[in-house]
Amino acid sequence: MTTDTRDKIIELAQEAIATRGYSAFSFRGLAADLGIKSASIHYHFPTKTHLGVEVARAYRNQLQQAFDSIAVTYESDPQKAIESLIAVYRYEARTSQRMTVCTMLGAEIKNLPVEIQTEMASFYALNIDWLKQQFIKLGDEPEVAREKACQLFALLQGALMGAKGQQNPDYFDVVTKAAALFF
Amino acid sequence: MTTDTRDKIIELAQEAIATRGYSAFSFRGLAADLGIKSASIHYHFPTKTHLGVEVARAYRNQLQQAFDSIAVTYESDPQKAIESLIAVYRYEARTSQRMTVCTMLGAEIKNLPVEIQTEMASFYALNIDWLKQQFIKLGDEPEVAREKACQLFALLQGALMGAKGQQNPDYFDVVTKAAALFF
DNA sequence: GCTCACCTATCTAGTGATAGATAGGCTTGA
DNA sequence: TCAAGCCTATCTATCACTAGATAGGTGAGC
Repeated sequence: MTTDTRDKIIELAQEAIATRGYSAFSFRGLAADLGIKSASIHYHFPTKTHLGVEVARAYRNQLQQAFDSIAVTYESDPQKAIESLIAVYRYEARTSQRMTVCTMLGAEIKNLPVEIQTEMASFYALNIDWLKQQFIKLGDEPEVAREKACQLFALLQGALMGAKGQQNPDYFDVVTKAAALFF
Repeated sequence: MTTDTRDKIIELAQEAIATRGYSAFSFRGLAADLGIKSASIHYHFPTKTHLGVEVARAYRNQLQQAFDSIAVTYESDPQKAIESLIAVYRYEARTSQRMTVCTMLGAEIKNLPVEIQTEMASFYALNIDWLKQQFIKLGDEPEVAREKACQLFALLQGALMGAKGQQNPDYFDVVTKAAALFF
Protein backbone atom coordinates (compact mmCIF):
# COMPACT_ATOMS: atom_id res chain seq x y z
CA MET A 1 0.00 0.00 0.00
CA THR A 2 1.59 3.23 -1.09
CA THR A 3 -0.25 4.90 1.79
CA ASP A 4 -3.58 6.52 1.45
CA THR A 5 -2.10 9.87 2.50
CA ARG A 6 -1.14 10.38 -1.10
CA ASP A 7 -4.68 9.64 -2.22
CA LYS A 8 -6.12 11.92 0.44
CA ILE A 9 -3.87 14.73 -0.73
CA ILE A 10 -5.10 14.32 -4.30
CA GLU A 11 -8.69 14.17 -3.11
CA LEU A 12 -8.42 17.30 -0.98
CA ALA A 13 -6.49 19.12 -3.68
CA GLN A 14 -9.19 18.26 -6.19
CA GLU A 15 -11.82 19.62 -3.82
CA ALA A 16 -9.78 22.77 -3.23
CA ILE A 17 -9.17 23.40 -6.94
CA ALA A 18 -12.82 22.84 -7.75
CA THR A 19 -14.01 25.31 -5.15
CA ARG A 20 -11.36 27.99 -4.97
CA GLY A 21 -9.12 27.47 -7.97
CA TYR A 22 -5.56 26.38 -8.64
CA SER A 23 -3.77 29.58 -7.69
CA ALA A 24 -5.83 29.91 -4.51
CA PHE A 25 -4.99 26.58 -2.94
CA SER A 26 -1.75 26.05 -1.06
CA PHE A 27 0.35 23.21 0.28
CA ARG A 28 0.04 24.71 3.74
CA GLY A 29 -3.72 24.83 3.49
CA LEU A 30 -3.92 21.22 2.35
CA ALA A 31 -1.50 20.16 5.05
CA ALA A 32 -3.55 21.90 7.72
CA ASP A 33 -6.69 20.10 6.54
CA LEU A 34 -4.84 16.79 6.66
CA GLY A 35 -3.24 17.46 10.02
CA ILE A 36 0.28 17.15 8.64
CA LYS A 37 2.97 19.64 7.57
CA SER A 38 3.42 21.07 4.11
CA ALA A 39 6.86 19.48 3.89
CA SER A 40 5.18 16.09 4.02
CA ILE A 41 3.15 16.93 0.95
CA HIS A 42 6.36 17.78 -0.85
CA TYR A 43 7.51 14.29 0.00
CA HIS A 44 4.64 12.85 -2.05
CA PHE A 45 4.55 15.55 -4.73
CA PRO A 46 7.82 17.40 -5.32
CA THR A 47 6.15 20.52 -6.69
CA LYS A 48 2.72 22.10 -6.92
CA THR A 49 2.78 21.42 -10.64
CA HIS A 50 3.29 17.70 -10.02
CA LEU A 51 0.32 17.66 -7.68
CA GLY A 52 -1.77 19.65 -10.13
CA VAL A 53 -1.03 17.19 -12.92
CA GLU A 54 -1.92 14.24 -10.70
CA VAL A 55 -5.21 15.88 -9.72
CA ALA A 56 -6.02 16.47 -13.37
CA ARG A 57 -5.20 12.88 -14.24
CA ALA A 58 -7.27 11.52 -11.36
CA TYR A 59 -10.21 13.65 -12.39
CA ARG A 60 -9.87 12.52 -15.98
CA ASN A 61 -9.95 8.90 -14.86
CA GLN A 62 -13.06 9.48 -12.77
CA LEU A 63 -14.68 11.11 -15.78
CA GLN A 64 -13.68 8.25 -18.05
CA GLN A 65 -15.11 5.74 -15.61
CA ALA A 66 -18.37 7.63 -15.40
CA PHE A 67 -18.60 7.70 -19.18
CA ASP A 68 -17.89 4.00 -19.49
CA SER A 69 -20.36 3.12 -16.79
CA ILE A 70 -23.13 5.22 -18.31
CA ALA A 71 -22.45 4.02 -21.81
CA VAL A 72 -22.77 0.41 -20.67
CA THR A 73 -25.94 0.99 -18.66
CA TYR A 74 -27.71 2.86 -21.43
CA GLU A 75 -26.07 1.27 -24.41
CA SER A 76 -29.24 1.12 -26.44
CA ASP A 77 -30.67 4.44 -25.27
CA PRO A 78 -28.24 7.28 -26.04
CA GLN A 79 -30.75 9.92 -24.96
CA LYS A 80 -30.99 8.36 -21.52
CA ALA A 81 -27.20 8.15 -21.49
CA ILE A 82 -26.92 11.89 -22.08
CA GLU A 83 -29.57 12.63 -19.49
CA SER A 84 -27.66 10.46 -17.10
CA LEU A 85 -24.51 12.51 -17.68
CA ILE A 86 -26.46 15.68 -16.99
CA ALA A 87 -27.59 14.08 -13.75
CA VAL A 88 -23.96 13.52 -12.81
CA TYR A 89 -23.16 17.18 -13.32
CA ARG A 90 -26.37 18.11 -11.56
CA TYR A 91 -25.22 16.15 -8.56
CA GLU A 92 -21.97 18.11 -8.52
CA ALA A 93 -23.88 21.38 -8.73
CA ARG A 94 -26.24 20.39 -5.93
CA THR A 95 -24.20 18.61 -3.30
CA SER A 96 -21.05 20.68 -3.27
CA GLN A 97 -21.17 24.34 -4.14
CA ARG A 98 -18.22 23.77 -6.41
CA MET A 99 -17.38 23.47 -10.04
CA THR A 100 -15.79 20.62 -11.83
CA VAL A 101 -12.03 20.62 -11.97
CA CYS A 102 -12.35 20.93 -15.72
CA THR A 103 -14.38 24.13 -15.60
CA MET A 104 -12.26 25.72 -12.92
CA LEU A 105 -8.95 24.96 -14.54
CA GLY A 106 -10.37 26.05 -17.86
CA ALA A 107 -11.08 29.48 -16.46
CA GLU A 108 -7.61 29.74 -15.02
CA ILE A 109 -5.81 28.27 -17.98
CA LYS A 110 -3.74 31.35 -18.73
CA ASN A 111 -2.28 31.07 -15.26
CA LEU A 112 -1.46 27.37 -15.25
CA PRO A 113 1.85 25.56 -15.73
CA VAL A 114 2.01 24.18 -19.26
CA GLU A 115 1.97 20.60 -17.99
CA ILE A 116 -1.53 21.18 -16.61
CA GLN A 117 -2.65 23.14 -19.65
CA THR A 118 -1.85 20.04 -21.65
CA GLU A 119 -3.99 17.86 -19.40
CA MET A 120 -6.83 20.35 -19.85
CA ALA A 121 -7.20 19.65 -23.53
CA SER A 122 -8.14 16.05 -22.81
CA PHE A 123 -11.00 17.10 -20.52
CA TYR A 124 -12.78 18.84 -23.32
CA ALA A 125 -11.96 16.10 -25.80
CA LEU A 126 -13.30 13.44 -23.43
CA ASN A 127 -16.61 15.18 -22.80
CA ILE A 128 -17.21 16.30 -26.35
CA ASP A 129 -16.20 13.03 -28.02
CA TRP A 130 -18.44 11.03 -25.72
CA LEU A 131 -21.42 13.30 -26.34
CA LYS A 132 -20.69 13.17 -30.04
CA GLN A 133 -20.85 9.38 -29.99
CA GLN A 134 -24.26 9.49 -28.33
CA PHE A 135 -25.62 11.89 -30.94
CA ILE A 136 -24.24 9.71 -33.71
CA LYS A 137 -26.06 6.77 -32.15
CA LEU A 138 -29.16 8.91 -32.24
CA GLY A 139 -28.74 9.21 -35.99
CA ASP A 140 -26.88 12.49 -36.46
CA GLU A 141 -24.19 12.92 -39.08
CA PRO A 142 -20.71 13.09 -37.48
CA GLU A 143 -20.30 16.82 -38.10
CA VAL A 144 -23.74 17.65 -36.75
CA ALA A 145 -23.12 15.36 -33.80
CA ARG A 146 -19.89 17.17 -33.01
CA GLU A 147 -21.56 20.57 -33.11
CA LYS A 148 -24.38 19.41 -30.88
CA ALA A 149 -21.85 17.93 -28.49
CA CYS A 150 -19.99 21.23 -28.23
CA GLN A 151 -23.22 23.12 -27.71
CA LEU A 152 -24.58 20.82 -25.06
CA PHE A 153 -21.28 20.74 -23.23
CA ALA A 154 -21.10 24.53 -23.26
CA LEU A 155 -24.63 24.61 -21.88
CA LEU A 156 -23.58 22.26 -19.09
CA GLN A 157 -20.53 24.29 -18.22
CA GLY A 158 -22.53 27.49 -18.27
CA ALA A 159 -25.18 25.91 -16.07
CA LEU A 160 -22.59 24.77 -13.55
CA MET A 161 -20.84 28.10 -13.57
CA GLY A 162 -24.02 30.09 -13.22
CA ALA A 163 -25.32 27.91 -10.40
CA LYS A 164 -22.15 28.66 -8.51
CA GLY A 165 -21.73 32.30 -9.53
CA GLN A 166 -25.25 33.02 -8.32
CA GLN A 167 -25.06 30.53 -5.45
CA ASN A 168 -28.31 29.10 -6.73
CA PRO A 169 -28.40 25.37 -7.61
CA ASP A 170 -31.84 25.73 -9.20
CA TYR A 171 -30.23 27.67 -12.01
CA PHE A 172 -28.63 24.43 -13.17
CA ASP A 173 -32.03 22.81 -13.61
CA VAL A 174 -33.53 25.77 -15.43
CA VAL A 175 -30.63 25.85 -17.86
CA THR A 176 -30.43 22.12 -18.52
CA LYS A 177 -34.11 22.03 -19.44
CA ALA A 178 -32.77 23.33 -22.74
CA ALA A 179 -31.03 20.01 -23.31
CA ALA A 180 -34.36 18.83 -24.69
CA LEU A 181 -33.76 21.10 -27.67
CA PHE A 182 -31.01 18.77 -28.85
CA PHE A 183 -33.14 15.67 -29.27
CA MET B 1 -9.49 65.47 -13.57
CA THR B 2 -8.97 62.82 -10.95
CA THR B 3 -6.01 61.66 -12.98
CA ASP B 4 -6.27 59.03 -15.62
CA THR B 5 -3.80 56.88 -13.70
CA ARG B 6 -6.74 55.73 -11.65
CA ASP B 7 -8.64 54.83 -14.79
CA LYS B 8 -5.63 53.06 -16.23
CA ILE B 9 -5.29 51.02 -13.06
CA ILE B 10 -8.91 49.92 -13.30
CA GLU B 11 -8.48 49.12 -16.98
CA LEU B 12 -5.36 47.04 -16.45
CA ALA B 13 -6.82 45.34 -13.41
CA GLN B 14 -9.89 44.43 -15.44
CA GLU B 15 -7.69 42.96 -18.14
CA ALA B 16 -5.67 41.03 -15.57
CA ILE B 17 -8.71 39.64 -13.81
CA ALA B 18 -10.29 38.61 -17.08
CA THR B 19 -7.20 36.74 -18.22
CA ARG B 20 -5.63 35.33 -15.09
CA GLY B 21 -8.19 35.77 -12.33
CA TYR B 22 -8.58 37.82 -9.17
CA SER B 23 -6.22 35.89 -6.92
CA ALA B 24 -3.55 35.76 -9.60
CA PHE B 25 -3.16 39.48 -10.21
CA SER B 26 -1.10 41.68 -7.92
CA PHE B 27 -0.56 45.34 -7.14
CA ARG B 28 3.12 44.92 -7.96
CA GLY B 29 2.32 43.39 -11.32
CA LEU B 30 -0.10 46.16 -12.20
CA ALA B 31 2.39 48.78 -11.04
CA ALA B 32 5.13 47.30 -13.20
CA ASP B 33 2.85 47.42 -16.24
CA LEU B 34 2.04 51.04 -15.49
CA GLY B 35 5.62 52.02 -14.79
CA ILE B 36 4.86 53.10 -11.23
CA LYS B 37 5.27 51.54 -7.79
CA SER B 38 2.73 49.42 -5.98
CA ALA B 39 2.52 51.97 -3.17
CA SER B 40 1.11 54.43 -5.68
CA ILE B 41 -1.75 52.07 -6.45
CA HIS B 42 -2.53 51.99 -2.75
CA TYR B 43 -2.82 55.76 -2.95
CA HIS B 44 -5.70 55.38 -5.43
CA PHE B 45 -7.19 52.20 -3.96
CA PRO B 46 -6.51 51.57 -0.28
CA THR B 47 -6.94 47.79 -0.55
CA LYS B 48 -7.13 45.10 -3.20
CA THR B 49 -10.78 44.65 -2.31
CA HIS B 50 -11.49 48.32 -3.05
CA LEU B 51 -9.85 47.96 -6.44
CA GLY B 52 -11.72 44.74 -7.11
CA VAL B 53 -15.03 46.37 -6.34
CA GLU B 54 -14.23 49.32 -8.60
CA VAL B 55 -13.29 46.95 -11.43
CA ALA B 56 -16.56 45.11 -10.98
CA ARG B 57 -18.51 48.36 -10.99
CA ALA B 58 -16.72 49.64 -14.05
CA TYR B 59 -17.39 46.41 -15.89
CA ARG B 60 -21.02 46.53 -14.89
CA ASN B 61 -21.29 50.06 -16.28
CA GLN B 62 -19.71 49.02 -19.56
CA LEU B 63 -22.14 46.15 -19.75
CA GLN B 64 -25.09 48.42 -18.98
CA GLN B 65 -23.98 50.86 -21.65
CA ALA B 66 -23.63 48.08 -24.20
CA PHE B 67 -27.12 46.86 -23.35
CA ASP B 68 -28.61 50.34 -23.62
CA SER B 69 -26.85 51.01 -26.88
CA ILE B 70 -27.96 47.73 -28.44
CA ALA B 71 -31.50 48.07 -27.16
CA VAL B 72 -31.79 51.52 -28.75
CA THR B 73 -30.27 50.46 -32.07
CA TYR B 74 -32.45 47.38 -32.42
CA GLU B 75 -35.45 48.57 -30.51
CA SER B 76 -37.94 47.04 -32.92
CA ASP B 77 -35.94 43.89 -33.62
CA PRO B 78 -35.21 41.97 -30.40
CA GLN B 79 -33.73 39.03 -32.27
CA LYS B 80 -31.16 41.31 -33.88
CA ALA B 81 -30.55 42.82 -30.47
CA ILE B 82 -29.72 39.42 -29.02
CA GLU B 83 -27.54 38.54 -32.00
CA SER B 84 -25.77 41.82 -31.49
CA LEU B 85 -25.05 40.93 -27.88
CA ILE B 86 -23.63 37.61 -28.98
CA ALA B 87 -21.42 39.53 -31.36
CA VAL B 88 -20.11 41.56 -28.45
CA TYR B 89 -19.15 38.42 -26.56
CA ARG B 90 -17.78 36.95 -29.76
CA TYR B 91 -15.49 39.95 -30.10
CA GLU B 92 -14.20 39.34 -26.57
CA ALA B 93 -13.59 35.68 -27.36
CA ARG B 94 -11.77 36.51 -30.59
CA THR B 95 -9.62 39.55 -29.95
CA SER B 96 -8.31 38.80 -26.50
CA GLN B 97 -7.81 35.24 -25.35
CA ARG B 98 -9.59 36.16 -22.16
CA MET B 99 -12.90 35.75 -20.45
CA THR B 100 -15.28 38.37 -19.28
CA VAL B 101 -14.78 39.70 -15.78
CA CYS B 102 -18.19 38.24 -14.94
CA THR B 103 -17.29 34.71 -15.94
CA MET B 104 -13.89 34.79 -14.31
CA LEU B 105 -15.08 36.19 -11.01
CA GLY B 106 -17.98 33.78 -11.09
CA ALA B 107 -15.60 30.87 -11.19
CA GLU B 108 -13.57 32.28 -8.33
CA ILE B 109 -16.52 33.41 -6.25
CA LYS B 110 -15.75 31.18 -3.30
CA ASN B 111 -12.42 32.89 -2.99
CA LEU B 112 -13.56 36.50 -3.26
CA PRO B 113 -14.09 39.14 -0.59
CA VAL B 114 -17.80 39.42 0.17
CA GLU B 115 -17.94 42.95 -1.21
CA ILE B 116 -17.06 41.60 -4.64
CA GLN B 117 -19.33 38.58 -4.29
CA THR B 118 -22.15 41.06 -3.84
CA GLU B 119 -21.23 42.89 -7.03
CA MET B 120 -21.24 39.55 -8.84
CA ALA B 121 -24.94 39.01 -8.36
CA SER B 122 -25.69 42.09 -10.43
CA PHE B 123 -23.72 40.77 -13.40
CA TYR B 124 -25.98 37.82 -13.77
CA ALA B 125 -29.08 39.86 -13.06
CA LEU B 126 -28.08 42.42 -15.69
CA ASN B 127 -27.46 39.88 -18.43
CA ILE B 128 -30.43 37.70 -17.69
CA ASP B 129 -32.92 40.51 -17.21
CA TRP B 130 -31.90 42.13 -20.43
CA LEU B 131 -32.19 38.90 -22.39
CA LYS B 132 -35.51 38.25 -20.71
CA GLN B 133 -36.82 41.61 -21.92
CA GLN B 134 -35.86 40.76 -25.48
CA PHE B 135 -37.65 37.43 -25.34
CA ILE B 136 -40.72 39.11 -23.90
CA LYS B 137 -40.65 41.53 -26.81
CA LEU B 138 -40.51 38.49 -29.06
CA GLY B 139 -43.79 37.33 -27.55
CA ASP B 140 -42.74 34.93 -24.80
CA GLU B 141 -44.51 34.77 -21.48
CA PRO B 142 -42.38 36.28 -18.67
CA GLU B 143 -41.56 32.93 -17.09
CA VAL B 144 -40.64 31.34 -20.41
CA ALA B 145 -38.61 34.41 -21.29
CA ARG B 146 -36.69 34.16 -18.05
CA GLU B 147 -35.87 30.51 -18.62
CA LYS B 148 -34.73 31.15 -22.16
CA ALA B 149 -32.61 34.04 -20.90
CA CYS B 150 -30.88 31.80 -18.36
CA GLN B 151 -30.31 29.12 -20.95
CA LEU B 152 -28.93 31.45 -23.58
CA PHE B 153 -26.69 33.18 -21.09
CA ALA B 154 -25.35 29.84 -19.86
CA LEU B 155 -24.68 28.91 -23.47
CA LEU B 156 -22.75 32.16 -23.94
CA GLN B 157 -20.71 31.65 -20.82
CA GLY B 158 -19.96 28.07 -21.77
CA ALA B 159 -18.96 29.17 -25.24
CA LEU B 160 -16.60 31.79 -23.89
CA MET B 161 -15.16 29.43 -21.35
CA GLY B 162 -14.67 26.61 -23.83
CA ALA B 163 -13.09 28.88 -26.42
CA LYS B 164 -10.52 29.85 -23.83
CA GLY B 165 -10.10 26.49 -22.16
CA GLN B 166 -9.34 24.92 -25.51
CA GLN B 167 -7.56 27.99 -26.83
CA ASN B 168 -9.81 27.77 -29.86
CA PRO B 169 -11.94 30.82 -30.72
CA ASP B 170 -13.89 28.85 -33.34
CA TYR B 171 -15.50 26.90 -30.54
CA PHE B 172 -17.43 30.04 -29.64
CA ASP B 173 -18.99 30.19 -33.10
CA VAL B 174 -19.89 26.50 -33.15
CA VAL B 175 -21.59 26.79 -29.79
CA THR B 176 -23.46 30.00 -30.45
CA LYS B 177 -24.98 28.54 -33.59
CA ALA B 178 -27.33 26.94 -31.07
CA ALA B 179 -28.72 30.38 -30.22
CA ALA B 180 -30.98 29.88 -33.22
CA LEU B 181 -32.83 27.25 -31.22
CA PHE B 182 -34.23 29.97 -29.01
CA PHE B 183 -36.10 31.88 -31.69
C1' DG C 1 17.76 -14.20 16.54
C1' DC C 2 20.32 -10.15 15.88
C1' DT C 3 22.21 -6.59 13.62
C1' DC C 4 23.17 -3.58 9.94
C1' DA C 5 21.46 -1.12 6.08
C1' DC C 6 17.94 0.86 3.91
C1' DC C 7 13.19 2.79 3.15
C1' DT C 8 9.01 5.39 4.28
C1' DA C 9 6.77 9.04 6.16
C1' DT C 10 6.88 12.45 8.80
C1' DC C 11 8.95 16.34 11.41
C1' DT C 12 11.53 21.11 12.55
C1' DA C 13 13.54 24.90 10.81
C1' DG C 14 14.71 27.51 7.43
C1' DT C 15 15.40 29.73 2.35
C1' DG C 16 14.24 33.48 -0.90
C1' DA C 17 10.37 35.38 -3.31
C1' DT C 18 6.33 37.78 -3.27
C1' DA C 19 1.91 39.26 -1.42
C1' DG C 20 -0.85 43.36 0.49
C1' DA C 21 -0.27 47.18 3.18
C1' DT C 22 1.81 51.45 5.70
C1' DA C 23 4.63 55.55 7.12
C1' DG C 24 6.77 59.32 5.80
C1' DG C 25 9.23 62.21 2.34
C1' DC C 26 9.94 64.54 -2.30
C1' DT C 27 8.18 67.15 -6.29
C1' DT C 28 5.33 69.80 -9.03
C1' DG C 29 1.70 72.79 -10.46
C1' DA C 30 -2.22 75.71 -9.34
C1' DT D 1 1.47 77.39 0.22
C1' DC D 2 -0.45 73.30 -0.09
C1' DA D 3 -2.28 69.31 -1.73
C1' DA D 4 -2.18 65.78 -5.32
C1' DG D 5 0.57 62.18 -6.91
C1' DC D 6 4.19 59.41 -6.61
C1' DC D 7 8.22 57.93 -4.28
C1' DT D 8 11.55 55.01 -0.91
C1' DA D 9 11.74 51.97 2.55
C1' DT D 10 9.80 48.88 5.32
C1' DC D 11 6.47 45.57 7.71
C1' DT D 12 4.16 41.30 8.27
C1' DA D 13 2.18 37.29 6.27
C1' DT D 14 2.33 33.75 3.22
C1' DC D 15 3.99 31.32 -0.72
C1' DA D 16 6.60 27.09 -2.78
C1' DC D 17 10.32 24.65 -1.70
C1' DT D 18 14.61 22.51 0.74
C1' DA D 19 17.84 20.49 4.20
C1' DG D 20 18.52 17.63 7.68
C1' DA D 21 16.81 14.89 11.48
C1' DT D 22 13.95 11.24 13.44
C1' DA D 23 11.04 7.25 14.34
C1' DG D 24 9.30 3.00 12.82
C1' DG D 25 9.24 -0.77 9.48
C1' DT D 26 11.41 -4.24 6.26
C1' DG D 27 14.63 -7.39 4.79
C1' DA D 28 19.13 -9.66 4.13
C1' DG D 29 23.20 -11.95 5.94
C1' DC D 30 25.52 -13.85 9.45
